[in-house]
Amino acid sequence: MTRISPSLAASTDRWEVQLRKGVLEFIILLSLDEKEQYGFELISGVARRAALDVPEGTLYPLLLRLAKEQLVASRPGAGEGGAPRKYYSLTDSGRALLGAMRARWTTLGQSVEAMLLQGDEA
Amino acid sequence: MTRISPSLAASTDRWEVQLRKGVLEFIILLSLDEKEQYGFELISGVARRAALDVPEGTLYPLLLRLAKEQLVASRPGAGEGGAPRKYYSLTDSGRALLGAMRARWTTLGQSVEAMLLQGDEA
DNA sequence: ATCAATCCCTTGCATTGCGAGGTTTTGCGG
DNA sequence: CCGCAAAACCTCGCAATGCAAGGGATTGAT
Repeated sequence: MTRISPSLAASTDRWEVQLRKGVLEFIILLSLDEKEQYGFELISGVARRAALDVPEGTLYPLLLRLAKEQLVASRPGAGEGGAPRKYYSLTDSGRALLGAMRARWTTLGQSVEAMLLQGDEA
Repeated sequence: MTRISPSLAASTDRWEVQLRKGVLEFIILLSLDEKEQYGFELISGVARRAALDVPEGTLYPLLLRLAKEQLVASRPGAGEGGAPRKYYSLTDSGRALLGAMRARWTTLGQSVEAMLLQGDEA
């Protein structure tokens, strides 16, 4: 294992936090586009599929904001031995926004990819 | 042209701002990895290659922060009819961080890609 | 002398992730 | 009955960062 300096690790962590700010909302909407889900389910699903650890303190405020903007809608459901669940699903606006995000993500991804390849040639 | 609602456009804009927060630092470091550059040069280069409009009020504070963290170093140079330029280049720490970012970006990109494909099947 | 262009910097605001903590409900063991 | 853990949701406050707006210095042209 290459041991990296502590300050470098801190820089990487800080960057990851910032990277999430943009990607998280996208990933949550993508998840909900596949199927209706409740909070805990989203957290475990994203952790498994995107290797992204989303704390509750991040997810719930995000869901509330998305609901306020009417990008997602929630309906109550029964919990399995615990508090009642809230199932979230995309609204039409949410799907429209997701479409715009997909397009933007793709073009940005291609640009970054091009720069990554450029660097490799050096 | 499909006319999209103003609020949807606002949501998209807000999201792009957040997405930049994570990607910008990465893109700037990638640019500097290719060659030493000064501020205006970075702005025009990123606009051309990544279709990303980076305002000066964003770039200069970012460069100063990167310099403070010793991820980049600057040397003065003559300007073409204007204030003297400051050429920025990557330090060893900067290159190390960039390596870590590349790895993280790649895995995250693959996860998102997988989710994008999943959604398309529906 | 005025103007535009080049180039760099600073201030203040808004947004957002997250750690820490709290709440409600159900069920289990003592 | 009581306490406790687990499920599930939420809130508060801090820190990080993009950006619009504005400023300032230098050069050359009108």
